[in-house]
Parts: sequence; structure tokens; C-alpha cells
Amino acid sequence: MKHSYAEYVPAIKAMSDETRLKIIDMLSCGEMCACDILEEFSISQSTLSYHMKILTESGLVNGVRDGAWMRYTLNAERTNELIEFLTGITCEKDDCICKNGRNKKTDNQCCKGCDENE
Amino acid sequence: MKHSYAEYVPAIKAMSDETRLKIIDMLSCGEMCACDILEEFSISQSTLSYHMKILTESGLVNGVRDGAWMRYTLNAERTNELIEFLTGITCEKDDCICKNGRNKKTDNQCCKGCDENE
DNA sequence: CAATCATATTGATAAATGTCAATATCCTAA
DNA sequence: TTAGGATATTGACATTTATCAATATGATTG
Repeated sequence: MKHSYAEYVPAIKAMSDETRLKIIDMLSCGEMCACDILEEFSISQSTLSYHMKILTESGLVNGVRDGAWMRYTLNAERTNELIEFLTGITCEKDDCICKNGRNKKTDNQCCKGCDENE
Repeated sequence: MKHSYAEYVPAIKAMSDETRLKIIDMLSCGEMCACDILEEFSISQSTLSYHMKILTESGLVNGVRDGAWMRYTLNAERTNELIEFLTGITCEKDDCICKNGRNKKTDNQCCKGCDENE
């Protein structure tokens, strides 16, 4: 199975920032509104809004309006999917892409199964 | 337990690029040299060198010189650690940071255990 | 040691990112 | 319906990122 790396890049990019990692951690136990998240940081309101937009557009976080507030939750399905993807590309596997390349010096290093799979 | 988010940012950033994701996938089954990796992409040699530097400096990939070649391997320990970290911050947990904040609208949304832990 | 192959570094450049202040929009409550 | 609170958007800016061509460095082999 070939992975579509590009599909996961926005979500990984969304996680590649200290502030957003902390926001994800904060949301992992349940819903929070933007104003409560903001209080945990020393950033401006517009910067938080920017970060929340990246998180929601990446699919990792869901945001719903509740009157004047925005209520944010972690999209567990999406985060699980991402972690499974990362697990998949970092673990040795039968249907890997490593059948390509690895010609010159490391022919014998290829995992078993590479020749049998497309 | 408090996570040190910043500690993981370089590794996540290293993964937040389509080219580097594919390189990680290629290395997941075993060692490859730079020249073999290069053949899988339509990028210049200097660009690949740049990407390999980011991957090795992030700790996700190990590179050793073998004569004129560089042999790259995935650092499985480090990738596992990263995945465990991501799993940790995305799963509901007892020792979460969510005891902070969540005052205004969502007091009742906090997970069990938040009050008992620092 | 000279030629050559493999990789790294440098300098330049365009694009993306993170941040803020200012402003706009959306919603509620009086 | 209007004032004010919560959030989003805009414009400006500095920093970082990804890329390449050119060049440098390191290793091998004749």
C-alpha cells in the first residue's frame, strides 16, 4: 500500500509548533473555549485565532460556535488516523515502498517481502 | 506529568514535509544510501542533503559515513518515542494539563482525575 | 597525486510562517 | 437596538523554510 504523504502534511505541520502541541494536549481531555485556551498563553487573541484556524483546517480539532464562544474539541478519529499513519511509515512492513531504490550499496539490506509486493 | 513540547517540535517539523515523510518511509525497512534515496525524487543533490540534515539533526534518522557514501537508517527508538509522545498528548489521561483553564464555559467538561493531579 | 564520484556547504531567492495592533464581525444582554 | 464581549480577519513585518546552482570537501581508484 502506497501512502499519500501529502494528505497528512497539513496535520503534521499543524502539530509542529509548541503552542499548538500544548493546545492539542489541553483539548485531549475535553472541550475548551477559545478564551480559556488563551489564558494559558502569553499570545495575543489574534495569534490564538490564527493557531486555532490551522488546527481546525488540518482536521485535528473541531470548532463549533456556541453563542459568542467557540468550543473546541480534539478530533480523536483524525488524531488516531495520523498516529496510525506515522506508525505505518516508521515500522518495517511487508508492503513497503523500499523495493524502489536501494540498488547500489545496500541491496541486501532490503526487508523481506519487498519483491513480492508492488 | 508535564510534557516538554518544545523538545519534540524539531522532530515533528522534520516530519511535516512530503519529501521527508517519504524518505522516512523508505528507511523504515532498512538502510539506504543518499544516492539511492536521491533517485526516488526529482530534487537536486543539495536539496536532498538539506533534507537529510534536517532528518538527522532531528534525531529521527541516523547517518554514518561508509567510505564515499552516507548510509542512513531510521532511528526506531526516537520515532517510537515521538509516536508515544503524540499518543500521550492526544489521548485522555489522568495526569493531564487540562486542570488549568477551562473555567468559563466548560467547567463540567474536564476529565476525571484532573483535580487530583498537579 | 590526479581524476572522479559522493556528499556537504554557501549564497541567493521566493514562499511560507508566526506574531501583533487595528479593525471587523458575530452574538448576547440590557 | 445598541453597547460590549468573544472571535475572526487584515495588513505589516521579521523569521524560517525549501530550493537551486555553484563550489567545496572527502573518499576511492587508477
